[in-house]
Amino acid sequence: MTEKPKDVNFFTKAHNVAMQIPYGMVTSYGAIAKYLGAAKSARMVGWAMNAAHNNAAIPAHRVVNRKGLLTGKFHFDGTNLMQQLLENEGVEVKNHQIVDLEKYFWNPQENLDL
DNA sequence: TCTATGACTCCGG
DNA sequence: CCCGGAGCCATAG
Repeated sequence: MTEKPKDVNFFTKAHNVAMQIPYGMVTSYGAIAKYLGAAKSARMVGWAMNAAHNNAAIPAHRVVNRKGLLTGKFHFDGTNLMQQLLENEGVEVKNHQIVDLEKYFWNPQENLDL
């Protein structure tokens, strides 16, 4: 139990948003962080995804940085696993980077009705 | 308690 | 878009 009984709010919300990412769509850490009200804490979203490793219900592979680059691929089991997962969902990925990011981008603030 | 680090983002050049 | 630098905040040691 590495988690503390206090302040799991940020992670919980981050997990909640990540879980709501629709199939074949992707979003950025900053978008999630902004939705959480902590646009400056985009890094924490990444941390939350790290914790999400323990939660298979959280598609962390659908979360990329603002450039559409699969920055988290390194933390996955394999090197290209993350890319394979996205391609499997119909997202065109090239060299660990999403081709038409805007096309697959999913904004939580517009879709989750803040 | 303090220091270092990081799945990021923004800003100026 | 690329490059370098700064800001941010939680976790680990």
